[in-house]
Amino acid sequence: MAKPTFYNLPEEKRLRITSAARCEFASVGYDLASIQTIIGNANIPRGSFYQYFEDKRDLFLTILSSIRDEKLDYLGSVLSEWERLPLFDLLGRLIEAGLEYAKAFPDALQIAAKLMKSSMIELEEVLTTLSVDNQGTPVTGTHDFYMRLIEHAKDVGEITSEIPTATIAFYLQTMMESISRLVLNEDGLQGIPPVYDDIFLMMKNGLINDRDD
Amino acid sequence: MAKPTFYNLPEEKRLRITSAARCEFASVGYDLASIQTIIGNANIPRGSFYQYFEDKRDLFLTILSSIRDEKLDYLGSVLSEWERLPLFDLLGRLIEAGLEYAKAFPDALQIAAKLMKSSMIELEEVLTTLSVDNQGTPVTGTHDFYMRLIEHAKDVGEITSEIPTATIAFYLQTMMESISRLVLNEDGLQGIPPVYDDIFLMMKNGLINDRDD
DNA sequence: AATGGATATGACAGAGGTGTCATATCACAT
DNA sequence: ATGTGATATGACACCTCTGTCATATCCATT
Repeated sequence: MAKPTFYNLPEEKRLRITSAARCEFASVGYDLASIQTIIGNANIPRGSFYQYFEDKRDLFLTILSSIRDEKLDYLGSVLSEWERLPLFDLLGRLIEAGLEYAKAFPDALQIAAKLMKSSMIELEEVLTTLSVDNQGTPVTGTHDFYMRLIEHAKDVGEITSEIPTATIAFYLQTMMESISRLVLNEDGLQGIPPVYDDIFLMMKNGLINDRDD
Repeated sequence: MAKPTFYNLPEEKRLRITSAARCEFASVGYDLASIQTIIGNANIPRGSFYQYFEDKRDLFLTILSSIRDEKLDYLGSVLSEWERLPLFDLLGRLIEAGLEYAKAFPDALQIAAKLMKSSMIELEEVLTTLSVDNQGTPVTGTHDFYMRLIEHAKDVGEITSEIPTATIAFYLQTMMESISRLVLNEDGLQGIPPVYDDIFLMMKNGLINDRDD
C-alpha cells in the first residue's frame, strides 16, 4: 500500500524506516504510535515520510503485509502436509512453527499481539484481506482453515461427527490462539517442554472422569 | 479512587458524569477517550472535573470498580451455590448470568471488551486489585476461581485427575471467556439457544471418535 | 551546461488535548 | 451581615501530533 517512491528507495533507508516503524508499533501499538517518533528514530525528515506513505494507517498496513509474508515462509512446509498428518499432530507442528517464527521476528509477535487493541474501524476487513489473524498467523488461523481440517478429520474418522464442524472450528481456533499466547509469553521464547500436550489430551479425551473406581 | 468531592455531588450530576464517561470509554476505549469529550457531554466545566478526579486514569478506575459491583450483584446467586452444582452446570449458569448482566448494562460490556486494548501499564495489577477480568467478570473469571472449582470437581470424582489443575484452569478460563464473547456478540444480546451446549459436550467427552464403526 | 521530472526537506498552520490557577460563588455558622 | 471553608468555573499556558507546501536538490537526457 505504500507509494511507489518508497520501493525505489535504497534498501538501507527502507530498512531504517520499517525497523523504526515495527519497533514503534511493537512497543505502543497502533493507536498510540506516533509518526513523529518513527521518523525521529529512522532519521528521515517529516516531508519524506509523506512522500512514501499516505499516513500512519498506510504504513501500518505495509508492515502487516510484510509480516504475513514472513510468517508464510515459516509455516509453508507444515501447511503443505496438512492432509497427511493426524489432526493433533498438525496442530502441534503449527504451534512449534509459530514459535520458531516468533524467535526469528520477535517484534512481529508484539505487533500482532497489539493488533487487536487497535481502534481501526475496518480492522476486520484488513485482517481478512491480509489473511492475518491476531496471532499474526496467516491463512492458518482462519476459521475457514480449521473448517477444512475438521472436515478432513471427520472424513478420515479421526474425530467425532456428532458436533457441527463450525462449532469445532470455533473451539480449535480459540484454543490454538490461546495456546500460542501461552507458549509465546510464558517462556519468554525459551525452549519449553510442550505444555500443550496436556491441553491436547483434554481436547482429545474430554474432562469427564471415565474411570470406574 | 475519585476524590471525596465527587461523592458529595448531587446524584443527578454524578450520574451525568459517570454516564458520559461510560459512554466515552465504551465507544473509543481508554487510550483514545478524551476528558474534553466527557466533560462536554456531561456538561460540566473543565475545572470541576479535576476537582472530582485526579485524571483520566482515576476516572476510569472509578468506573471499573462500579462495573465490578454491578456484576457481582448479577453473579452472586450463582456463585453462592458453586459447591452444590455439577461443574458444567455451574459454568452454564455463569454464562447465562453474564448474559443477563450484559443485557442490563450494555455499555459495561463494551468497556470490558476494550479493557484489554488499553495501554495502561499497570493494567494487570489493576485487574487483580479489582478482581475484574477482561470480560468484566469479577472474581468469577480469575484463574484462582477456576482452580477452586476444579479441585472440588476432582475431589467429587467428576473430572479426571490425570491433568494438572492449573492446566485445566487455563483451559476452562480460555473457553469461558471465548464462549462469553461468542454469546455476547453473535446474537446481539437476543435470547439464544444455548450454543455452548455443543462446546461443553466437546469439553466433557473430547473430540476423538470412539465409536467403532 | 541546460532542462525537466522525480525526490528531499523542514518550517508552519492548525487541530485537539491536558492540567492549573486566579477568581467567583455558595452554604452555613456566628 | 459577615466571615470562612468548600466548591465552581473557564481562560490560559503548554504539549504533542499531523499533513502541507514552497523551496532546494538530484540525476538523467539532450
